[in-house]
Amino acid sequence: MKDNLKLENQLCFPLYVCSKEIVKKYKSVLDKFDLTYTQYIVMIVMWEEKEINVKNLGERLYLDSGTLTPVLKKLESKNFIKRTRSDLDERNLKLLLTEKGIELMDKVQNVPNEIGSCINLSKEEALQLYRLLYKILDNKE
Amino acid sequence: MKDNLKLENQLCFPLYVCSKEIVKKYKSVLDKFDLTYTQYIVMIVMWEEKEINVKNLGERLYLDSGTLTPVLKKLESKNFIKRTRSDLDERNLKLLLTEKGIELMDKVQNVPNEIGSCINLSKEEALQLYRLLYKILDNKE
DNA sequence: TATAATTACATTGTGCACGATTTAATTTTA
DNA sequence: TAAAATTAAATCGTGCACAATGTAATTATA
Repeated sequence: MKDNLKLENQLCFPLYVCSKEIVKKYKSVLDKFDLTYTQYIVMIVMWEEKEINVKNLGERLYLDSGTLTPVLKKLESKNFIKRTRSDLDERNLKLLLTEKGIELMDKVQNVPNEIGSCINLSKEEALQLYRLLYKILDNKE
Repeated sequence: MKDNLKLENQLCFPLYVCSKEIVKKYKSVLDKFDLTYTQYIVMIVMWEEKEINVKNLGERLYLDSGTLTPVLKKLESKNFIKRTRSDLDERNLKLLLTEKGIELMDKVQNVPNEIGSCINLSKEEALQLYRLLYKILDNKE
């Protein structure tokens, strides 16, 4: 058997496992805020933008409307965001933060630290990893 | 707003996106073999082991029986593996390669190259990434 | 050696993730 | 400007991923 098909020689596999393991860690940290990881990264973007539509949100998160529509409905049902059609172009769904959504930002301030503390990389290593990952992603745009 | 909640400052996010994007690439490559990514990594382990049970397979792939059971049934329905209870301990499900499963190994020989060619990292960078990812994972065992 | 604990796998329910298709609104073009 | 093309979301179907629970087999223990 050729080595290139061995599990230990796959680069994607540890990527896939790391991603899952860290999302799992997020789950344990985010549960108390009634947020899933996907809902959390949507909120991260919402805190940066006053207003955004599904398409632009999807471009930032690399997610399509098939994934986002139910997530956004969930976030609306929890009163973190409001969903309304744009007046100028009714195809666009305008996403807005609610008061509760804005308040949530303060509550989750410590989440990045909690996650960071369970990743045993030095600052330099984390930066190195960050750059390598974005090098792969930049190539895909 | 504090910087630590900005999307560009999250380390997990590019990890999560990279993982998804590469799995998506695998899909386009594996479709012609009637395999999903999860089924493929199961087969990768099967080609290394003559025989394995669900528990050990799950430990190698970081997957539990809730995920594996339906995947293994699918692989059996495609005649790539056989599932039988162990004689010594009937709790154990013995997984075995079929002839068709062994033949599949030759057919997918070029998959790693096809995937590798769409990741724009040098050999050194890929190795660096590999080591960083396993450093995170080793910490979690 | 009965019973309690453990183990391996299966099942159930929830939540993505995404390809494909649909629907409605808007824009382009013949 | 009416029809065609495009666009933005929504919907549908499939396949994980995993927590929690169930079940049957095996092992440990009182």
